[in-house]
Amino acid sequence: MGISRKDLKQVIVFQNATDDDLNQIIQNSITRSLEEGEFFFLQGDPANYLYVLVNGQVKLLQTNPSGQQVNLRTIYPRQMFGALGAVREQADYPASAQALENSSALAIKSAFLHEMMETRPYLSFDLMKLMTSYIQEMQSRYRELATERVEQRIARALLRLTVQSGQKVDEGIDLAFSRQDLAEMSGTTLYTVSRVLADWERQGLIRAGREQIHITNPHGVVRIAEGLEK
Amino acid sequence: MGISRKDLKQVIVFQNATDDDLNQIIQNSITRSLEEGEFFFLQGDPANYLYVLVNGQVKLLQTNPSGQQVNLRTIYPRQMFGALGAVREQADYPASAQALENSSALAIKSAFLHEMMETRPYLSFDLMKLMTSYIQEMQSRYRELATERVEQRIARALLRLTVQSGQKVDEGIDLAFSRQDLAEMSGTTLYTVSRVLADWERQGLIRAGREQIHITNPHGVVRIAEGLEK
DNA sequence: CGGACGGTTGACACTAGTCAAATTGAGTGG
DNA sequence: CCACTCAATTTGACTAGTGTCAACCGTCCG
Repeated sequence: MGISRKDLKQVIVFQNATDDDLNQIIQNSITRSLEEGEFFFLQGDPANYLYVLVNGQVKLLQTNPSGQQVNLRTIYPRQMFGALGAVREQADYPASAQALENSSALAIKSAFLHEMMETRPYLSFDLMKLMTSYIQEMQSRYRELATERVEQRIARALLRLTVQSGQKVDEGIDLAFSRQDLAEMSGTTLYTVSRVLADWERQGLIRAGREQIHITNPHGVVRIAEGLEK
Repeated sequence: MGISRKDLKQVIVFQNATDDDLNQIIQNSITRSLEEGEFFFLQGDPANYLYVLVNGQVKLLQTNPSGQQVNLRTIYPRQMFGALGAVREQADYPASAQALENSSALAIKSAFLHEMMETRPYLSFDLMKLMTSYIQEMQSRYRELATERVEQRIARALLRLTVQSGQKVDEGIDLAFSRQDLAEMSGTTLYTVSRVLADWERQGLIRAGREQIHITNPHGVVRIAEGLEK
């Protein structure tokens, strides 16, 4: 049930931590287990904890005033989320974190990690490395959203999911996401996603089912993502 | 011409640096002065330096394979840019930095700052704070781009520029940006920006000129940015 | 067996992009 | 100081690409 030192060491940000550090972190944490659909935190909540996902799957999303959602990122086990609050004191979460399936995560007190970072350069440095990769990803996605067509962006979303799911690209990839999920990830509507997928299915690139997408021709999807098609 | 310790201390990331640190930084830096239109670095170049703008104005932009540009951020004096490369060794700049006017910047060796950070927690911590604010801004802009209409996004771009330029919102604001700039900042085309501005001018919200926008009714622009209009 | 939920599809509206052509304005050299 | 040049901007015409809405279908699950 609980998380061990060994598990924690697999987390990128903690890879350079000493055993003693890890023990302290564990002592200042609690484990939270949520059912599918529940939220670890909501956009605007005070960011008192940062989380390390132990198992399950979590999506980070932003909601605009009129309720439309945008999917920022999907979190997989051993990844950290809610970390932005650990940096500034008294910050609020800039996004919400919802469990996509039954999930449990280690909740570390932000204030505690904050304190630790003051004396352990490796910690803020590694966390910063993580942040820079986020920035780069967000910048790229921003550019894509600003300059690319929907079809291309959906293809990119699928490929990103493929990479994150860690499956081999060789022969067929299975992904479990709804049209709505895809739409939120690529900044479009579920209707358009549905039409695009139907089209790809006709071309033999994928086989689509209920909350299920099987990519039969990854190379073809890559070509669309790169904008070589059309 | 050169930059003093006192100047450098105004830079957010160096606010907690000791005088000795600042001296070392200056010793490991050179000053680069560019004419309007020239580039401090191009997307894809090896990120050997990070910069602190001394004077002038610089825009960070990303270009997609087909040459379309997206404006990520405008840099003002005492702000840092090109810092993503300082974190990972042997990284490439993920964006280009172009001088919007004659500008000079302090170029600090990435490897040197990298080394410094290993022993000075405050440095990576403060840099991380900066990164988190970038992430939040990019996330918000991403959501806006995904969910809001062009008019709204242009209004937001104007307001962001207003805040960054540090002018009072009270009675009229002057901004010096072309339609093309605005378009790149809000993810649209210069034609659409031109039409929208013409419309706003008819409504008496702004007065527009060549590379010049005067906001006469800031409150009205805010209403549009918030989506209250229409 | 009956919902409920996810998905599909058609009809239609409409935003915003594209392209071409005209216009304006600022700066420059004579 | 004026004509000239070139970039910035405007505007119209046209339309591709997507969003919107509604109706309908299929299937999973209690």
